[in-house]
Amino acid sequence: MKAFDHPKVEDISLSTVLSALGDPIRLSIVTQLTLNEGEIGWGAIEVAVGKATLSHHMKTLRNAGLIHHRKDGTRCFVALRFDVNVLFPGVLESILHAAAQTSSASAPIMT
Amino acid sequence: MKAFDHPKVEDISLSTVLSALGDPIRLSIVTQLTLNEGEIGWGAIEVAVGKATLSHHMKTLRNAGLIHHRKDGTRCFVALRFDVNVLFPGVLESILHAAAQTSSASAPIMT
DNA sequence: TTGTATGTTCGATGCCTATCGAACATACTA
DNA sequence: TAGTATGTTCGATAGGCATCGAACATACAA
Repeated sequence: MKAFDHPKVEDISLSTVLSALGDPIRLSIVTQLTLNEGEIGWGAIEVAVGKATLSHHMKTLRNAGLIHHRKDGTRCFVALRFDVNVLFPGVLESILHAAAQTSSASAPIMT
Repeated sequence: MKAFDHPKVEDISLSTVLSALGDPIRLSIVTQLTLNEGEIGWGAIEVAVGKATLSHHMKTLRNAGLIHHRKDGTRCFVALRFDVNVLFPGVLESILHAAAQTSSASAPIMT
């Protein structure tokens, strides 16, 4: 039951964060995390890819320092990390706000 | 002679913008544009790639809606587009602010 | 017209990434 | 113990992207 690797705050890079959020699927995942104050289980995440691909995207978000990944039994729970807010003030807030605006007018699944 | 294609404001996508800014070279270019209020000539852009690669990155930034690309004679001038500010308020500002903070110790400052 | 300067495009190369199915590991359950 | 549920990892595939040199296009200058 090895724990997941999470980067330290000082190792979080702006380019990596933006690159991670540049993918529509990952941006959608982070948006869904925002709607939940605390953690969210894997089963509650709506995404149109298989579990192997989802695991890959989770690893990308985790390595970028955007989420915290916790395992409990056979299930996984993820939550937003707010270290990015401290490192890059306003970046995550404005992106999530913009994503909420644009995704509310269009389809939940993006192209 | 032929002008460059620029996307309309309504065609600018958040994912594309973030993906474009996710590349360190392009983020550096946009940062250098911020330091200049108006336009900046190609020759004044400091980047460690060849002109073919630079042209490619410029096209990416242009297609993302981040810059305006103008040709004057044999030379090119680029400037930040502020449509992104209208579409996604705070996104560009916070990113550029964060980039200026983190790159202040490494990246050269324009005169 | 010839040459020069500035970018763009093309072709090729190599790397990275998104995706899936299948196999594996782990933890719970009957 | 055997079975089930939940993710991770592996192998493979396909596509995209960054990079370069070379060829091309355009505009200006001599």
